[in-house]
Amino acid sequence: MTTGTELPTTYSSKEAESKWYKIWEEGKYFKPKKGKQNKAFSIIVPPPNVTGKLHAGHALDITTQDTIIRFKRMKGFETLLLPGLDHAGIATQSVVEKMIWETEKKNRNDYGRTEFVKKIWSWKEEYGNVILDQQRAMGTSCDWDYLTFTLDPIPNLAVKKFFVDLYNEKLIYQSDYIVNWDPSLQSAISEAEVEHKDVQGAFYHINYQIKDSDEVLEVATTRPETLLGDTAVAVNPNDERFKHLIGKVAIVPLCNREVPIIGDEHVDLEKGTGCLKVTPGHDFNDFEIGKRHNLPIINILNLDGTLNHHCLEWQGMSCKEARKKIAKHLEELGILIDTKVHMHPVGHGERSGVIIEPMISKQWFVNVQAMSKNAVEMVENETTKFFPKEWENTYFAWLRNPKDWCISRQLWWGHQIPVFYCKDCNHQWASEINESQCSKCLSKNIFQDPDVLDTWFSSGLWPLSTLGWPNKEAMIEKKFDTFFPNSVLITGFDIIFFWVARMMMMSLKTHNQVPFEHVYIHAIVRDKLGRKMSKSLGNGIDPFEMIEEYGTDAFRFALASGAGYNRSINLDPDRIAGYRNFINKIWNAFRFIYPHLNAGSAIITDIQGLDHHERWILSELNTISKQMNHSLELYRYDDACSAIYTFVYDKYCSWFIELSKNILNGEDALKKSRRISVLKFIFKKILALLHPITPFITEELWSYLKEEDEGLLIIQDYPEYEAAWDFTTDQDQMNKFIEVVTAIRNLRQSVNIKPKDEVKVEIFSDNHELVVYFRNNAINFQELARVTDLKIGGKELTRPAKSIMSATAYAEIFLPLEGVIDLDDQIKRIEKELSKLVADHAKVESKIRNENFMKNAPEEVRIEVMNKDNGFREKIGSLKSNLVQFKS
RNA sequence: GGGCGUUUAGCUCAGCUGGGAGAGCGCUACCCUUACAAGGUAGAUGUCGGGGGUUCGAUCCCCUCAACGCCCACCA
Repeated sequence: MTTGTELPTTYSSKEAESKWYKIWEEGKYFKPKKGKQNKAFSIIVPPPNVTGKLHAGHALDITTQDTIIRFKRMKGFETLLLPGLDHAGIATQSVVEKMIWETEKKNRNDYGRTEFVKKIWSWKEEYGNVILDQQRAMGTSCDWDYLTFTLDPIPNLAVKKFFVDLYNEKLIYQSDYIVNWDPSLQSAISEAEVEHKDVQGAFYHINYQIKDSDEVLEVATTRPETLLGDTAVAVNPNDERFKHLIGKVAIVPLCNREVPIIGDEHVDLEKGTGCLKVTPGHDFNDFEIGKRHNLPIINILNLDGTLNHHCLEWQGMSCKEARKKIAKHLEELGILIDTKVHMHPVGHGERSGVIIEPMISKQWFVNVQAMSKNAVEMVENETTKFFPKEWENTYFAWLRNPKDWCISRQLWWGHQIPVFYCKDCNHQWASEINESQCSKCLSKNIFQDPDVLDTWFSSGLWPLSTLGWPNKEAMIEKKFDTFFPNSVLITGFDIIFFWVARMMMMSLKTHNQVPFEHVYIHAIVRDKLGRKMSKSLGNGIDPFEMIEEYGTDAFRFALASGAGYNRSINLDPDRIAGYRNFINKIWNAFRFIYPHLNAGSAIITDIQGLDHHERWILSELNTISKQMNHSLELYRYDDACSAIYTFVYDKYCSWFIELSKNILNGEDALKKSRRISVLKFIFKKILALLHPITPFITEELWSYLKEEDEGLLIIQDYPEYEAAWDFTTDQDQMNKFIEVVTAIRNLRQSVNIKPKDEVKVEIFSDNHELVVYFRNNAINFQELARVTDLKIGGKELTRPAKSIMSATAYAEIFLPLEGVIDLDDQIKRIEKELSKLVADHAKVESKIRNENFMKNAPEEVRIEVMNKDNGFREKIGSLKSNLVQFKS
């Protein structure tokens, strides 16, 4: 590499980012390759919706996934990060419907199914890839050849195969059932897609006349309009108040329907009036009661949520409107005897936002009882492990009490249910191929079930279908056996049941294997005030803006530094700016080395020949390598970030670079070239350690530092702990040196000595080794604290008269001053420090005086406390005796 | 109603199996010192939510109270 050009003082991220992504991708660096581990490591990216735009949550997904993948790739695993796209049934269909309505004033029926689905496909081709480019901008090292769309032929085949197999096992069945009906989508939606929100409503107390009697039953309801569908009134069989009425007949107001009064344990004596109107067609509990008592079901709603022909004069009204009018009418009849305001939860469609109507309809269900049991077991026995472990509870909560899964949706965009009906012989069968005749009577007069499957039905098979299942050739081509099960699934806690649980169930069903070994659940990204990011609040952080302003690396580092075992990350752009500064710091550390690029290799040939500081930095590097490895294995990105951050700032830049200046500016060619080697060597290790988190700047700088025969950083070995690089004595001594330098700087500031002014310093210590060590480091005191005249000796020597002083546990530090010293100031400073020390010392002393402590505490703790005690005594002693001198 | 979680410096959060309270940002002072002002050096700030208990010793373990958040269930 040449060193001819000047480098600017700030790093510009943009050019490096587009340059390196292209090089990596075109050089096929993201493709799986066998490494020294001879093991595979795979992650599938949770497929974002085709309608989606990258948001902060995706950015966190990518950062955490790509960091682990890059880490494992460097460690020598055969890595695969597998990208995908989800067709997102409801979301996508709505977007296109809306667009067509806005531009052409047409709805989907104007087009017909085939044409409309074509429309969606072309929309997908045009807009669906935006998010993939955004993922690239984040630096994700996906093998794009694996890109799979949930409606691709193989996932379609997987869906059909799974469906048909379970259909034939009778685990998929069709049933008249009360479902969550979304009137705006005109489709059933699953339990999990319903969001309960508290809504202000009222308890309407209505009198139901009892037939052939003067008695009335006071019923309480929040939905008076549904009385048109009542087919019973229920009381608790143990309720003394109403027991005698069981078996009699009540008359439903308005429609004057005669219905039985039944006894059912479900009725709560305390709630409402203790009398319950039963509407099996429009309430989940009532539906169950109805089954128990064989009640008829009356559906009073149209598919769009308006009241139907059963509803007399209220036919055609919305529920809301009818509720008001019916209440008024009942009031006029004198049988509405009370209305109490009441907050109660009401189900809303997660996507549409409208009130969900429980309604009877024919739907397809999966019986998940056996599958869920299996899925629970595999987490209990830790075949699949959650990080952090607490999320198991959420997973268990769902799977230990599973409800059969409603999988049919009345939409057009999605996998059509592979069930066929014969119009002639009424035969029904499931098939993986597109049938053209009845499998029984051979009639051509057949049709396919018009419904499509829940999106999560195909997502649930994702770990299998993305690797080719069930197509044998595709499975070989995509190396199914190598990459299944996946190593880890990384996602947010909001889809533990939607997705994680379903993948577990489905993979266990088809392969009797878990789909992934680890599940890392990352936090939700919130704004800096801890609020969820939402369109309505307008507080969303747009990853693109962040990348634009601070660079991808800074953004990734900010996300990673917040990702550990926590539940939310409150992302403040100021923090990203802080890490942008960190990135820039690295850039400038490189600028320090830059002029010396040709002056020595980055290879350390002779460890024994290193000097003290070189051994020290190597040892510090070693500590950090160990921490980084450990933290990343456990998905503690936050720990990894703070470890490397501290190392770069506090160790490498503040001390090692500073301590290298005199050598680099000096005359000793041998020392110089060795120091340059070490500077480069450590810097290259820093780049490697950081690469998984901040891939771009590290690859960019690597290109300057790498040897001819070295490849790109993305495929270098990840730094590991090396026993031979541990130099604890050097670390120890260096810490003492840092302590003294800091004390000198502190003294300088206390009397306002300018940074460039030179000073004399005298150090007194009874520790002989330390005296020698400090003597040998005189040049470094000069370099780091501008000490031009350093005297070091034992404590028996007399202290300089006109001076200010400070003390560590091992040494007294004096700064003699020529001019007048403000003694009072110095006395105050020392007294302040002294009082703090005395207070801290008191705590230690009380321990030592405590017999029980000395008796019970483990030896190493006792030794530690004794050492501290000595340290305090020395320091306090030094300060006290000098305070006496100052005062005299 | 059931469950989970949070409460530590002005803000955002670390603190692993109990043994002298930490980081980043912000703040203060002094510095354009030849890698870096997106910087350097030094510094200030905490009854570790309240109360009780276990222990020689509790930010950490147990109990309890309080505030806040999330998830699940529930349209009488």
